[in-house]
Amino acid sequence: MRPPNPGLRERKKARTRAELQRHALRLFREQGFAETTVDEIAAAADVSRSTFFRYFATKEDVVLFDDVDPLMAEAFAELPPDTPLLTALRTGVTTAFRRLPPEKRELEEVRMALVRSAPELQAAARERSGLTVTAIADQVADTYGRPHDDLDVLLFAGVVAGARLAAQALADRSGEAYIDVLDRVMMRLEDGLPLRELTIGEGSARLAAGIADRAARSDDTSGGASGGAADHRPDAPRREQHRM
Amino acid sequence: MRPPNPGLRERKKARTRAELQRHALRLFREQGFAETTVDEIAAAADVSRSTFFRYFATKEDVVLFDDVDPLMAEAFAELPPDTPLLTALRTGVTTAFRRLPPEKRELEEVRMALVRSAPELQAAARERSGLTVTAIADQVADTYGRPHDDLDVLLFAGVVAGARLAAQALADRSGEAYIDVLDRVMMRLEDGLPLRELTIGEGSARLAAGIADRAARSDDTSGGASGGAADHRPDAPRREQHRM
DNA sequence: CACTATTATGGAACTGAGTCTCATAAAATA
DNA sequence: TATTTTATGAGACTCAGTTCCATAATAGTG
Repeated sequence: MRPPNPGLRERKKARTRAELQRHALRLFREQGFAETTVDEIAAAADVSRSTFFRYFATKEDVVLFDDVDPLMAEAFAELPPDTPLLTALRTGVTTAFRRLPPEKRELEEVRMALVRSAPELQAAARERSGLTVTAIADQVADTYGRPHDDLDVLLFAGVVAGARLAAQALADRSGEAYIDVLDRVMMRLEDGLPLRELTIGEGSARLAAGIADRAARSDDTSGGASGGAADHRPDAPRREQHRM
Repeated sequence: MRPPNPGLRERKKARTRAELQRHALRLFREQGFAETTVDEIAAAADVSRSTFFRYFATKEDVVLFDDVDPLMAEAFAELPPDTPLLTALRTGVTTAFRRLPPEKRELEEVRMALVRSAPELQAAARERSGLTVTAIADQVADTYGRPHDDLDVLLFAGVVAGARLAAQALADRSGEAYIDVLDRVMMRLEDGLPLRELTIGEGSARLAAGIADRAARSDDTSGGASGGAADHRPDAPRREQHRM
């Protein structure tokens, strides 16, 4: 970007930032994300709390950075023009990832494991992922001259985002590296939608029951406003424990 | 559920809960979610702060309840056994929604508009939605006797979740009711993946540039702790303003 | 080198969400 | 009416995040 003139000041800042990140990552892994306070991180890096927040807007931000996307643009530009969009998105990501220098790649794995371990991080990651539905959709729409509220474009973007979510979940469950899983998932997607042949069939009752079940567990169900009767249980609420 | 014995105590609790919800929703709409404090809500409902947190674990929880899912299970069970899964999921939701009593339906619209307006709420809603990727996947896997880490199952779930995200984004942009948009989006999905014919073609350069651009602005996954040079800008950070 | 303008830093005070504990008041039960 | 159960209010506490200000370090200039 602007490599000339590192300058003492700049070097110092880079060092401070790196130190903060290093200690934060270490502490998070040692004690967990929620269990580590910003003060601890600042103390470990030997700066003040204020300084921490000057470098990172939130505690989550220390973990959320991205070395992959810039490389992706590059990988993208190298593909032949007749590459289908879906294929391009797949190879773009994986190629970019494979081109990461080994240390960064390793760090990336650590980072992703950490994100998976803390729900606050997962949420934050989703939220600021540059490749959420609207971001993908806007890019595609702009590129192909379609309106920003084009159903196909939005759905395409949604499906891609969904595939990423699926890959994350699968990586989590199978223990494989995310990047490999993502590759497989996207390849599968290029073949078309999975499970199209399934009908509710026998499963109907079980599915219905299962859904009702999970629905009951997940939220409240009150009617809320006016006179609604509801289920109340003062003293029950207390936020569900976050699994580590 | 357990309708017998409303009892004075129970009635009081239901009333308190409803009052809290009513005032919270009102205040959120009047001044915005972030701009309303829990103290204000408690004061408006004429209870203590402590009491608020006895009824709702978080500020978000006041808004996040769901009247639709229970009805969905019902709608589901009525479908013929040869209904494709995707179709079932679509009609299940829309039928359930249409069966809501009018006041609840209206409330549901208000609620959804509110959720769309505050990113904290969006995040919380996604997080506790009983129908996230893993929830859908588990249900499908259990029903059809597939392993919980089956790629097709996870991808299917991801695509469904993605379609919902797309519907939300589209509803947001077009101003239409979410439920109608969702119906259209799911129908489109039943026809197969959209935009499969698109290739990067001419767009290659523009797409690549656009991605690099957006990547620079946001991020997701990545590495860069140790020695990584990064961009530093003490005094720049300050959390990005939440658009209302 | 000295002087001045920038800019990073630390400190302190503040807000707001969420937790915890304890004493009290109100409803249920007998 | 007496006793037990349970909802409530009050206060103190933790932690993230913000704002302001005084100070120290660096950059730039004559």
